[in-house]
This record gives sequence, C-alpha cells and structure tokens, in this order.
Amino acid sequence: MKKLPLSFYSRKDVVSIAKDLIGKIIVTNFEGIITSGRIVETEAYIAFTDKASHSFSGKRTPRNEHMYSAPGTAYVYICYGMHQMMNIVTNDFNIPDAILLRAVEPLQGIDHMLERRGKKKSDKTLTRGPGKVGKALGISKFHSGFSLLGNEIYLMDDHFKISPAQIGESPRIGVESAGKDAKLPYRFYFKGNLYVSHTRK
DNA sequence: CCGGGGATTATCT
DNA sequence: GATAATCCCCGGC
Repeated sequence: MKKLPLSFYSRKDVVSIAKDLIGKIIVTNFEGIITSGRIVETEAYIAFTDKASHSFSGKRTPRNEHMYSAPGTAYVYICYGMHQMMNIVTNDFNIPDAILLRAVEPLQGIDHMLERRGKKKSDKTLTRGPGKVGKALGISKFHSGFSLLGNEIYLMDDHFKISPAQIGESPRIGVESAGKDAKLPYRFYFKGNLYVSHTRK
C-alpha cells in the first residue's frame, strides 16, 4: 500500500494514465476525517487539442488555472453552479492534461460520506457520478491546486489487480457540444462494478 | 428501471 | 445573459 509517486502523474499519455487509475484508491484526510474509495470510472481530457477540455486551444482563466500546475495536482471546478468536480492533473507544468474522477467504490469512512451526502443508508448512489464523488469525499473548489503528493488528498496503490479485459471504454459523458471530440473513447470504467455511472450507455 | 424537467450559481462573453 | 465534464425527484411502467 503506497502513495502514487510523481512519476505516475508525469507520464505524457493522459489517456493511458486515466486507464491505469481504474482500481487505484483515492483518500482524503480533512481535519482528521479520513474517507477513501476505489476508483472505478475516469475520463481523460487532453491539453490544447481536445474540444471537450476546459483548456481547449490554450484557454487559461482563473477557473482552470490549476490545470497548468505540476503533474499530481488537484483541479476542482464547479459544474452547474453546485457540483464539485475532482480532476487529476498530469503530464507537466503548463501542459493542461487532466483526468476527471467520475465514480469510486466507497472503502473507508462510509459514515462520513453518508453524512456529507445527506443520506441514511449506503447504496450505489453514494459515489456514482462526479458530483457525488466530490461531495462524499468532502472535496470542493477550495482544494483546487492541492498537491496529490501531500497528506490531505492523495492516491494509493494497494496492488489490487484488474486485468485489461475488466476495463471498459466508451465516449465521455455530457460532452455533446465538443463535436467529433465527443466521440473519442476517453472514458474508462471497471466492468460490472455497482458504482459505475451511466451503465446503460 | 426509465425518461422528463427543474434546481442553482460560478463562470465567461 | 447564456451556458454548464450534473443530480434529484417525480411519474409511469
């Protein structure tokens, strides 16, 4: 069980990294409250050329500033005015590749996740979808720019094994306006897992 | 389970 | 002023 090192995030192929993240663990430790989950769904967003990315054509604003940070940085933005979307920045400084965390399977701190989500019982809706992941893990825009090599948000490898055949791929969700880039197969998921979103597609 | 529609506001034009 | 990498609730089946 060890923290993913900088060398995991600094690779150049964000699509491969998104796939490699399936089965890894994300942990948050905020004010002594530890929650964690196994990553079961991700989406890759490619720097500059990907119309679905906030950094398309080099766009750089206060909102997406942290996409241009070091690999292994969190980029968190607000969607639809209320949902906190957690992304993992990869590649290198000033190359805004990022990976959206779309779903996790709860592991540690389920009681705290339930409280943050305003739910009484744990079921598949606890962490199925990017907004729910952010809320359950207590991640908000405040954490954008945090290093994933630190002790508040980080990823772990517990040597959980997933074979290539257990990883599905599909076009990304909710990016219809990206034209032909909306059809690229940059979404990855753990086949058969209860927490994967949009199982009909 | 499935589809429709409203919620709700930061962000950029 | 329009849009948005979504979620929840409701009704129907």
